[in-house]
Amino acid sequence: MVKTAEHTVGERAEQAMYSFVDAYDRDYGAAATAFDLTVPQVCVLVRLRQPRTMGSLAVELECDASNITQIVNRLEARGLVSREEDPIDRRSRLLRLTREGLRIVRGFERAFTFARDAVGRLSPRETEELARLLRKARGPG
Amino acid sequence: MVKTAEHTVGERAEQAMYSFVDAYDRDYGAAATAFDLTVPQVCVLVRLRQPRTMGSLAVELECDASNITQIVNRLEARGLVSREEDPIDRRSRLLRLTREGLRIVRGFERAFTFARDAVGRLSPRETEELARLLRKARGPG
DNA sequence: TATTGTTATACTCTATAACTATA
DNA sequence: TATAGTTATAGAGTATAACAATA
Repeated sequence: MVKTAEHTVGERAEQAMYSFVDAYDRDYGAAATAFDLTVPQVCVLVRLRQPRTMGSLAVELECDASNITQIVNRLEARGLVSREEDPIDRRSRLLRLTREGLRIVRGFERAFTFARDAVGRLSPRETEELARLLRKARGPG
Repeated sequence: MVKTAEHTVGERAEQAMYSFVDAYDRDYGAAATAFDLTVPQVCVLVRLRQPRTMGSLAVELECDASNITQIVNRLEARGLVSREEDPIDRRSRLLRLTREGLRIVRGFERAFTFARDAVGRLSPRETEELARLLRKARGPG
């Protein structure tokens, strides 16, 4: 590994990754807070742009179904999400954004500017190259 | 913005960022869980490789001091961190990793392989370029 | 009087286990 | 009997406010 003055190239790259991920996550959290939402609540809401069941949310978010129940309870109490019975399988609940829920999701997406800003700081060529390198660095999986 | 078949370059780049950040965060969380630690606990422990006060931790982690108190209480109860009185300012507590705490931090750092693996998937030239683009994309701040 | 840290309180997330109602 | 979802419970993070000890 190529040594620079103090650090290896790999160490400097790892530091750059950490700094980028940290900035991304902070902006995401700040945008959620601006709408009085938690990050898990936003994760649910943005997925509900397409209606889904409790179970599919649990799979996608890789968390327990009882967890989803609690998060959706709070979103429903705030009038952002509705539960419908599925007439085909009456055990199942189909979740939808309410009009207000959609408004909040759109507001969040406007408020979360980090990724757009990042693209804005790069030339089109650099943007393509960053996307390629991120995908290669992330690897399969 | 240049259009491809379905998405703009910017949208594809934003998707690549999201996917990278998500993979980074998951691996970080999984490494913490492997040592029966939460992410906030790890954030405290890794900073304590250099001894610090409660207050400086609160500033660095941008959270309330009472929050730090609770996290440190749990780490101290597990014997991973010690509180010392500062003889100069007796209001202040100097926190240190115990021997066991240091062992856990090292174990975590070995278990958190995502950033190292990412570097391993790139050539040295690509690694340098990724670091440069991440820093430029992140911007000042 | 200001600062460092703690305690008390309340809300949220998360996981496990036990439960209901369907299938 | 198995599946979708809920309820009960407990540990942990987070923020605010009130507090103690010290400066």
